[in-house]
Amino acid sequence: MDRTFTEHLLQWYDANRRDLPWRSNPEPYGVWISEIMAQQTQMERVVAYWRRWMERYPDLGSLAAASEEEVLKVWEGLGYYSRAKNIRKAAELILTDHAGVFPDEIKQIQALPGIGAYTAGAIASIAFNKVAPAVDANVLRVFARLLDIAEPVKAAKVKQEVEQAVLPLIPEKRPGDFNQALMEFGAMICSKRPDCDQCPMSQHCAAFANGTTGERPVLPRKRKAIHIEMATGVLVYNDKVLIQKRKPDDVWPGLWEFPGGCVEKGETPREALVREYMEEVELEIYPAEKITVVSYSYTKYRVTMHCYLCHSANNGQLKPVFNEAVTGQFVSPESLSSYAFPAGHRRLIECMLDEAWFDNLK
DNA sequence: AACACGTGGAT
DNA sequence: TATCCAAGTGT
Repeated sequence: MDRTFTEHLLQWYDANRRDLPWRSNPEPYGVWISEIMAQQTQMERVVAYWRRWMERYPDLGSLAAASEEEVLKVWEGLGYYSRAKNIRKAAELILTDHAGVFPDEIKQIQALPGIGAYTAGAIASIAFNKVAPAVDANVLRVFARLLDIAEPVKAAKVKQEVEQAVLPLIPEKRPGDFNQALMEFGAMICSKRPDCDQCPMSQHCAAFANGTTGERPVLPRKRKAIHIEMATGVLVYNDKVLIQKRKPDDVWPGLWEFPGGCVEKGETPREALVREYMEEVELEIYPAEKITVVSYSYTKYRVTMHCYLCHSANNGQLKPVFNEAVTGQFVSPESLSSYAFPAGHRRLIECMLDEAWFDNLK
């Protein structure tokens, strides 16, 4: 590998780069937001969220002034919600510790919450023109082929090796473009199924020369998915529905949901729901009609969620006690759109919007 | 080092 | 349909 590699790659990039909105003006705040959103997320999905975010929070000040509740709502649907919380925390830290100016030293950048080695290198190179590697999964895959690396690419040792290989290739004039070129090349040409016929870099590629392209990168073996059945209930009372806010240090911390839980062995979903309502909110309910079944997945779980319209078994005032949530409340159907829900519950809400009984609530 | 953390697109 | 996995970080 030598400097001709850099030239070839930048030539390819200049001719093929995607038109991403933050690229027209790579200032630190916008680049930072784009990089956090892009973590474990396909770039095409990021664009709409980024535009909405920048409209809502055009600068650090407006972001630091926002509540966590509000930020989670803007993030709703992107997943990995700690990213949104860390962005807000980091904004506060930049205001207090850096006089409101985004730090340009890589160590200071990486010290901010939610920013690791990759993101720090990406921001430093793209927004501040610093020569710093930004090794993401694309770059690891590309170099596993370029160097024909036979060890698992996720090993810390391989990542260091790749960082060392990348560093001398980064051009002083265009470090940010080079890092983005490497990632974009990995995403578009040197992807999971590489397009070696069209590859402008094959002359530099050891795996191509050795005929091992299909065996690189070496990946860890997969964990198997766990299937679970869940029951969820929409309790209607005085034309309002009960929602609760999930606890921190659990999945979906800070997001809202309808009460419910796992269907245990030997239980029907309806039985599980009655039990869960008693355990979670100390209310005696009965499930009426089945609204829908939502299938979704998160991390290693594949969930089948049975959803019921529920009523109270008692007359008179309902006083839920929130044993498994930070808080909760009865809210009007139309106000559901202002709370952040996990994707599965959001799909349940979408489904209810088509139902007459839901429409008839005041 | 290994696992948790979300979601939806691709195959 | 099932599985992979995408501009990773924190613990």
